[in-house]
This record gives sequence, C-alpha cells and structure tokens, in this order.
Amino acid sequence: MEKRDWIILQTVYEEKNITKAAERLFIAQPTLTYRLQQIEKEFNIKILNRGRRGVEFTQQGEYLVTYAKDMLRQLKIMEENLWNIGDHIHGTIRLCVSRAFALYKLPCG
Amino acid sequence: MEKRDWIILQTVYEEKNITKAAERLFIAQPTLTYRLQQIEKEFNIKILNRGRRGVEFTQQGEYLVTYAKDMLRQLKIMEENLWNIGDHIHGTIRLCVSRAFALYKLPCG
DNA sequence: TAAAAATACTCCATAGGTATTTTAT
DNA sequence: ATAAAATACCTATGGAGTATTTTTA
Repeated sequence: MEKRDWIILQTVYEEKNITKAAERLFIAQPTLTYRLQQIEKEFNIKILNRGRRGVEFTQQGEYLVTYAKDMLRQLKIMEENLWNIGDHIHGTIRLCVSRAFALYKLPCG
Repeated sequence: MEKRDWIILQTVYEEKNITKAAERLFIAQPTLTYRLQQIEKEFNIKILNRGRRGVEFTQQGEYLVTYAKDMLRQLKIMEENLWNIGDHIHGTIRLCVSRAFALYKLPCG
C-alpha cells in the first residue's frame, strides 16, 4: 500500500466508475482494475461491488477511503517537514516527466 | 514507501548497523542497502552517514524514523478497524509461509 | 444490449538474492 | 586488518499496457 494506492481509492470513490477514474489518473482501465484487486488481496477484504452503472463501495471500502484522505494529508505534512530540515537547493526547473511520475509523485496533486 | 520500508527504518535505527538489521529482518545485507538507497531516492534526501562501526542517522533520517513509528501505529489501528467491520471468519489456522511474508505481513510484528 | 469491469496475454521495472569489492578507522 | 557497506550481476515477481471477453441491470 503506497501513496499511489491511496490516491487511486480516493479517485475511484469520487467517480464511482473504474473506467472514468482510470481516465482521470491517466492509466489504463485494466491496470486500475488490477490495482484494486491487489488492494483487496492485501487487506483480504472486498472494497467494491461491481454493477451496471459503475461500482459501489462496501462498508470496508468506505472505511479505507476515509483513511486514504487522512493518510494523504499526513504524508504531505511529513514531506513538507522533511524538506524544511537541513539545507535547501533553490532555483528554477523545467520538467519533462512521465505521466505516471507527474501523476503520483509531483507535489501539486 | 510501504509498510515494509517503515519497519526497515525502525530496525536500522535500533541497530545502527545495516548488517545486523538485515539479520533481524531476515533479508540479505545488500538487499537492505538497496532499499535504503531507494528510500533516499524517493524523498531525495540522505538518511544515513556510513561509518566504520555502522551507520549514523542524519537529521532528516531521524525525522523519518519518528514518522515511521507513528505511521506503523496508525496502520495497525486502521487494519484492526477494517477487520472489525462486517462479518468475521473464525477458526484455527496453520501457517506455512515465506520468511518475507511472515516478516512484513503477519500481524504479530 | 450497451456500458462497464474482468481476463488473457506481453513487456519492462524493480525487489530480492549471491558473490565480490570498496571503504573507513 | 577487518568489520561494515556498496557494487555487480542474476532471477523472479509484480505493475502497466493492449486486445478481448464477460457481466449486469
């Protein structure tokens, strides 16, 4: 369970639709399906009920989503504190990065 | 950054020695060295100063360790709450698992 | 029956291992 | 000189993709 997966949970919860969530995350739909299955395996729970018009969250799925929000907030604070320790490097940068990197790693999300 | 890595940070901090920490974690020393390098890359910080009698933590390394403790405590609470939602399955089980699984995944750690 | 999710593969990146070399006191 | 960390290299698992099939209201 890493940062990426918490973001995934949030997004799928907002869209209630794996295909749309995948689009928003710039990943393929089967890839997202796979990640959700992996998360279900990791915790040995069912997160989603699949239906005609998208997905519904189970009770356990809902709980995980609540936790995701908290977790992402904390990770952000932690990273900020980390940067504020020791010397900084300043300057202007130009970025040319992969979509996945931009999506999951860049601090503007 | 997943649970495994927070455990690694804690252990290395306690041992102040990568070789000994690797033993305690039942992983190979180069594997642990590699993981620490990956964590340093992920956050773009230096966690350790390597020396004759083991390792010393940088300020940023120390911060990360403090955070690790918190993070693991929270993950534990989260997992417990997750189990307490919905139906449970009870019974007696016998385990025959890989060392890595036993180490990182079993809830007795 | 049509939108949405799951499956079947392929490819590549990364985690983990063993053997070995480099480093620091 | 020696304990400890880093490097080189290999293997296997898992993540991401495309094409396709299955599911469900």
